[in-house]
Amino acid sequence: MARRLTRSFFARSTLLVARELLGARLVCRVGEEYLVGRVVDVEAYIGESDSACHASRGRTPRNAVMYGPPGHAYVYFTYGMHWMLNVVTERQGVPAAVLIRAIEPLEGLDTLRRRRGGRGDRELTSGPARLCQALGIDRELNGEDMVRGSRLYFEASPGREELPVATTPRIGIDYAREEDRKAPWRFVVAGNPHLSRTRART
DNA sequence: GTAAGGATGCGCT
DNA sequence: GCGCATCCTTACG
Repeated sequence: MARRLTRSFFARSTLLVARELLGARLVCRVGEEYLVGRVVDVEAYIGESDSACHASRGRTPRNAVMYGPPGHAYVYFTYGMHWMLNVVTERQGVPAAVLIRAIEPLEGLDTLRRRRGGRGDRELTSGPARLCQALGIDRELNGEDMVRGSRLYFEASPGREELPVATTPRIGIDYAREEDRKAPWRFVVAGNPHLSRTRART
């Protein structure tokens, strides 16, 4: 039985949590079925001083989960059609989270393919909205405790230390301040074929 | 009450 | 590479 990631894992620096989430197994249980993928692409969003973070304009009903205890899922809706999955980091009261941008499918491929309309295996979960669609994640899981809960959680994976990690600026945050747009707070497993698409940015 | 815009994906060119 | 879909959240009146 794989080791679950603990509360203390998430209650640390968001950059450290983001980097160390690479390689972990993301598990989503749907009834008897387990949908599993390896985390290969994440981004850190850190506090009210980060102009790209949803908490940059203070606490609202939408971002309230980020102000709560670490290890909970922050799931939000955007662009009129897309859900995004984050996991809350830092100590309670510090609004920060890691956005899960892409996973490499490991288990439950049939279900993932069905949910994604029969697309190719590299398009099942290679994007923050794609993986939510494939795993069936929506507002129902907002606030879910990913440390104690049984529907959505992370498992440690051996060999993480050997993964080739690359950093880049975060994606899709053109509205943020220049220093925040430039911050290398996206972490990816270099060369992995299941990374999310990186769009041009300045 | 209402308007503006978004941590994206997809289809078409 | 570009434009649009689509609706929730927020800010403001």
